[in-house]
Amino acid sequence: MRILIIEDEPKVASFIRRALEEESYAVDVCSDGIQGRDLASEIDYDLIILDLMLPGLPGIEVLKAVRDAKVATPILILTARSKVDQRVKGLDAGADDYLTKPFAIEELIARTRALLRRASGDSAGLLQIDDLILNPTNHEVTRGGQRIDLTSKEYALLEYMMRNAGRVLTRPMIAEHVWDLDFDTFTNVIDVYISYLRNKIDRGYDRGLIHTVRGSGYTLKLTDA
Amino acid sequence: MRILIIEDEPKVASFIRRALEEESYAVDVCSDGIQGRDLASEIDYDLIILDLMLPGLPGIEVLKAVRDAKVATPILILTARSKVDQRVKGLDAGADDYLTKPFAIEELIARTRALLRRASGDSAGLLQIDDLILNPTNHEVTRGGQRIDLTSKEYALLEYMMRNAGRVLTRPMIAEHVWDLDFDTFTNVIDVYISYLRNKIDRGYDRGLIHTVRGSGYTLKLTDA
DNA sequence: GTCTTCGATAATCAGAATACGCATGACCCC
DNA sequence: GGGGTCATGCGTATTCTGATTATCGAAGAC
Repeated sequence: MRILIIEDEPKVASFIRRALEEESYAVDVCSDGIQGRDLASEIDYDLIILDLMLPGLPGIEVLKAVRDAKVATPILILTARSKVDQRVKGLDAGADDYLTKPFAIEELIARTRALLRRASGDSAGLLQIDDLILNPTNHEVTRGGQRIDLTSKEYALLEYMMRNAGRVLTRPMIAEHVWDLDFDTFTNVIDVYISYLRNKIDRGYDRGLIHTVRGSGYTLKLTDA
Repeated sequence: MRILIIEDEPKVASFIRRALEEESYAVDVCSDGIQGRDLASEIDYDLIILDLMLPGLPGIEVLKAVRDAKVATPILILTARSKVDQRVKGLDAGADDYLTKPFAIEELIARTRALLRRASGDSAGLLQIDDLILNPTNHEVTRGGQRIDLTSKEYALLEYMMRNAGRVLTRPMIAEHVWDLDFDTFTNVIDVYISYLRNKIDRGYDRGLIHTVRGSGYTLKLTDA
């Protein structure tokens, strides 16, 4: 799986790169639009992540050029939160999904997975622990067949925990993955969200799945009544 | 396991500190080069994390001074992404690894573990002595397959002892590595925690693993019933 | 060479102090 | 109004303290 990142802010680019590399994707980065357009046309990437704010050639032009060249590779665009119209234009011009800055890295990884999966016509990839099932493609969560509604933060948190089930996840780890790039608050948001999740997922079941590891963090697993 | 962070940005320093503390490491922070150099020479740390951009004394000089003082402690340097030459100089001057800012905190933790592991000559993830097994990724401890619950101090103490199994660990050594800088010496906390550990780990087994070395300290090993 | 004594060191225990996690409700912003 | 965030206070697990009891080992007595 090979991914191209077209992004001029080095900070953001390297952050994304590292995250994707940890997921075992091969990653290329380029920082200007013209080079990006050329790379995208020459090399058969599985996914392109494109920042719309670019020097050289505007991202939207890169997008059009790539689609004009009949490249069908899925494209995920990054936009500033405010630029709604840009986003719309992007989707119109052939982008497959978008993400507004600042975004949680986990969110980006999730969407990356979804796009790659969609592209390869596959649809499996369910996450399951005990009778708790999470479907990343449609963000559906069930326990014992019962549907559970989660807000998007709750969902992101749960997906992260399920992908790392059994490991002890420290608060900084969770913050880094589920909250924003520049998360550095010393509040108890994470505790609060764990509590929300417990209410929705573990309440009423004799065997809880979310466990506190006092002094360290949290972990998701079976056993340990 | 005791780690020194030499970093002048309070935000970064405290973020790293928290993350490492949640991993049960004892952490000291200092914010200028000169003090850092002195601490590094005086105290026997297991790892030093050194920012190359420092007030007082440039990080690279700290590094050289520490190595000149024949301190073999692994050193992880932090550099700005752009400063490639700085990085190279750092490795030349005796650093063991580097990380470019900004970095994912997990990355830092992973490298920390890797360095500590490398230093202790071990290579797997699990620590094992006789039928006592400690798994650092999920903080799980078992003896003879039986799970053992430990508090985080107990865990930290045991991990330190297992990483130094066979060696006689003096009380000051244990205090330095498992407790923090401002350790109020000459209480018997350590004895107390050894006692707690014995209750949880050795009680009921004919062959105890924790041994007292009268007049010196404690050691963890097989044999010598 | 063995036994006893005695000071020094270590182990244990119970209670005090502290830190931690959690629930709850206020706040804010879209 | 709903989702997301933050602050407060409470109950409790954990950590620490200090006193008490147990153990060790060297030195002297027999």
